[in-house]
Amino acid sequence: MRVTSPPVIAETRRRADAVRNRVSVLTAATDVFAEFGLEARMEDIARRAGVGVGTVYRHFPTKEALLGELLAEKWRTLRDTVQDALDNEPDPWQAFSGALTRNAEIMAADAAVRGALMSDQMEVWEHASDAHQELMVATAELIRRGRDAGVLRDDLGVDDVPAMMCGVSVAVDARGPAGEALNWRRHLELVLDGTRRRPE
Amino acid sequence: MRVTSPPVIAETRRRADAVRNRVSVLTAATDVFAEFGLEARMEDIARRAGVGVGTVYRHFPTKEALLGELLAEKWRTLRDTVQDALDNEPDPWQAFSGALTRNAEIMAADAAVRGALMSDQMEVWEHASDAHQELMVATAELIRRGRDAGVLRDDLGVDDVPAMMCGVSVAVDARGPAGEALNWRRHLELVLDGTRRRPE
Amino acid sequence: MRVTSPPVIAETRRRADAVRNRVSVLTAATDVFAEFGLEARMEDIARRAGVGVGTVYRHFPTKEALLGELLAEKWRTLRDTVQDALDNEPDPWQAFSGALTRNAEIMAADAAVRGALMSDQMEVWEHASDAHQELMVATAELIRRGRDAGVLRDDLGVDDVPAMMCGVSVAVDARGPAGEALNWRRHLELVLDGTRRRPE
Amino acid sequence: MRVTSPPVIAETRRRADAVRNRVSVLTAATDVFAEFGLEARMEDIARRAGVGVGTVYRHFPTKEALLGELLAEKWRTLRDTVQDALDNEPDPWQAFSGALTRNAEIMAADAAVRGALMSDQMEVWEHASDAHQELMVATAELIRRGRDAGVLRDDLGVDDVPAMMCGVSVAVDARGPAGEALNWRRHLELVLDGTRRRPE
DNA sequence: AATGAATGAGGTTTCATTCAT
DNA sequence: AATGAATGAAACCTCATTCAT
Repeated sequence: MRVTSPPVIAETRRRADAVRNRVSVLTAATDVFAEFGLEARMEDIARRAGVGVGTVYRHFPTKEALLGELLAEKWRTLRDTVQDALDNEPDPWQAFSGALTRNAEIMAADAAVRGALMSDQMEVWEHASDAHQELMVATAELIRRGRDAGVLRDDLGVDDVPAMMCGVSVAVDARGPAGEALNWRRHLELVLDGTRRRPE
Repeated sequence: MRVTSPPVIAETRRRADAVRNRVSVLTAATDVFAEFGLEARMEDIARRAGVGVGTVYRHFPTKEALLGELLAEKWRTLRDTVQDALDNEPDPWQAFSGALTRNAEIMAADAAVRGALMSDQMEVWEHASDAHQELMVATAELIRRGRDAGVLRDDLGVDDVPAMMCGVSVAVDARGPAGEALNWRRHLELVLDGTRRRPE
Repeated sequence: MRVTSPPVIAETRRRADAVRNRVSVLTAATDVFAEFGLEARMEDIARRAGVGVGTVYRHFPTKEALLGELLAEKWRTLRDTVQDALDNEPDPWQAFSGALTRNAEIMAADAAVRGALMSDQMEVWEHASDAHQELMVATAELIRRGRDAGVLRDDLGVDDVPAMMCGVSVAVDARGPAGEALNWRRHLELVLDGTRRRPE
Repeated sequence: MRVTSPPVIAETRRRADAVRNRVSVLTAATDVFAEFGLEARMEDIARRAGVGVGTVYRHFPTKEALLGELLAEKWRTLRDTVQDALDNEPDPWQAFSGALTRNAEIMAADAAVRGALMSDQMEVWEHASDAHQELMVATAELIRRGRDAGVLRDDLGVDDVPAMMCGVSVAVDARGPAGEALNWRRHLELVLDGTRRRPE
């Protein structure tokens, strides 16, 4: 009995390293994708994470899976924002517009995920759809409250939100003819304004 | 000798052929990009146009240049739509929302250009910025009329429009977790609603 | 009319180069596979042929296709041997044993093809089965003559030949414990002896 | 202290475990190589054996060594067959042809070893040549008896056997153009027939 | 002794672009 | 001007082997 115990400890130790590496890879991927776009090479990600390519592939079987995990994590973060608004912001308009603005900021800060969203997706989505579902559920509740309180259009639905967020996201990346950035905050304001219930 | 053919006629022929080829390539490029996305191969475009790759490169020095020309053509088309609204639609709101809707439809129908818009752009823009400038000028006038008539927000500016259009464009391509399309028309409605001047 | 003639000449010229390259690649492939076995790298083949990898891939879409073509060519050569025996060797036993011996020599000299035969084949065969069929047809005739003349066993069939030739082929490559070659000629003799009609 | 466990018992345990593991690995390797061919991954073998890769490498320093051991085991089995014939089969032709047939069946059933035989061998042989030597000795005796009894060709030697067996082995793996198997039993018959002493 | 995470050299294939004809 | 064969730098991914735990 005593004889077989060591493995357990070893397992735990090992896992710790592996987990640390997994996180390194994820972090590195975020950075590298942000810097070079989606065509960033897996090897660059590995180098940035300080591991070999093989390690990246041990954790994520394909580039898509890696992107998918990035996306899933992001959805969870966005969901947390929404949940936080639901839990702590009594004013329904503040809750809605505040959460969306906060989430837009999060997206604005993460080029990797914005890219993943546009990519030839399907493969990516497979890894992220559950997390997305949770985000949608929380968002639905946010909208319900706003509508009940009469601050959001009666016809506003959860399905309107992805398009809004996509729109904002793309505005972050898009550039005008002279290479100038579009003003995504301003765009968000306009869009949010469109969701408001109009008197009369 | 008969062998060296009559220069003048040949020249003319060539010229005419060259022009025809340029058009073929542009058309083919639109189709092929629409079908396969931006990763479509130059050779596929050439084949569809019924010419060799070399010919494509004679007309457009790089893939980006080709994309840029596609974009420029598109801007001209959008500009025409706007101009038409300015010329023929007396109602300012109708003119504004109608032109934007029509242009969104045009973008929705052209995957190649939507792709070009997102791509690692700068290279592409160089070939299209003049045309874009004209589009912006016409659009500015459209907005001015709307604001003067009190149907558009006082703070609405031309610079708001690219983000709006980008947002709608991306909504056309984006897919949800199950691969379902986003409803870009609905999204456009919301966005347009946000541009309206509110009583009060 | 005169105007459009140059292309034809150009076409022919080009083709000549391309054909030359195709042959270079095939020759190089034979050599390199013989030297390094089937795991030889496509790039090595390209280098030996004096072309870029891309050129190899232009002529043969996959490694398997290249191997398949090598195999097909070999079948044609073997078929020619058999046909030659049918045409010129009046003695039926001489024709049969001579053709098989000659073909064994041909196989013995071509490690690439021996390898292809063993490889996880199916992909390779697709490119070579027609040529193989022709070889089998010619061989069947050779056997018919031998049986009619009473020099070959009555129950000998074409289907016996592939196994015989495979056996001889592998004997060429196989090595004993000390790395010594097996004596494939001797093996062939034994096998041929087994095909003879026994008196009584 | 109790913490450092009783050396003797533990040692014994370990020894026993190690032996069991060695056997597991060998069995697993046979199965996995049979199923996936020589390109089977070491990790797959480990998994099938229910151990980590490291353990496989503790017992066999390289993939070749593992293959070599498989080969050695096989030679021992084949030697046993031959010995059994020598011990129990009085009829010399029966002894010879029976033993070879039985051994062919054994080879036919073991894709792993057939593969090892063809592989870029030398490395593999190093681990198996002693066992092979024993097989050859027993086979030599078998042949001597057959020749003495006048049922085998006078010029038949032990060195003829490896080629025969290789030939049969490869016939098991080879496939025709349509993917059909070759008839190795039939091939063996022919070959055996070639070893018979011909009257006159 | 055992584990399995990590390594990283390669392997095949693609494709924008060039250039000889 | 047109052609399309040739180029070759990457890209993604695999897997035998090592080594920290």
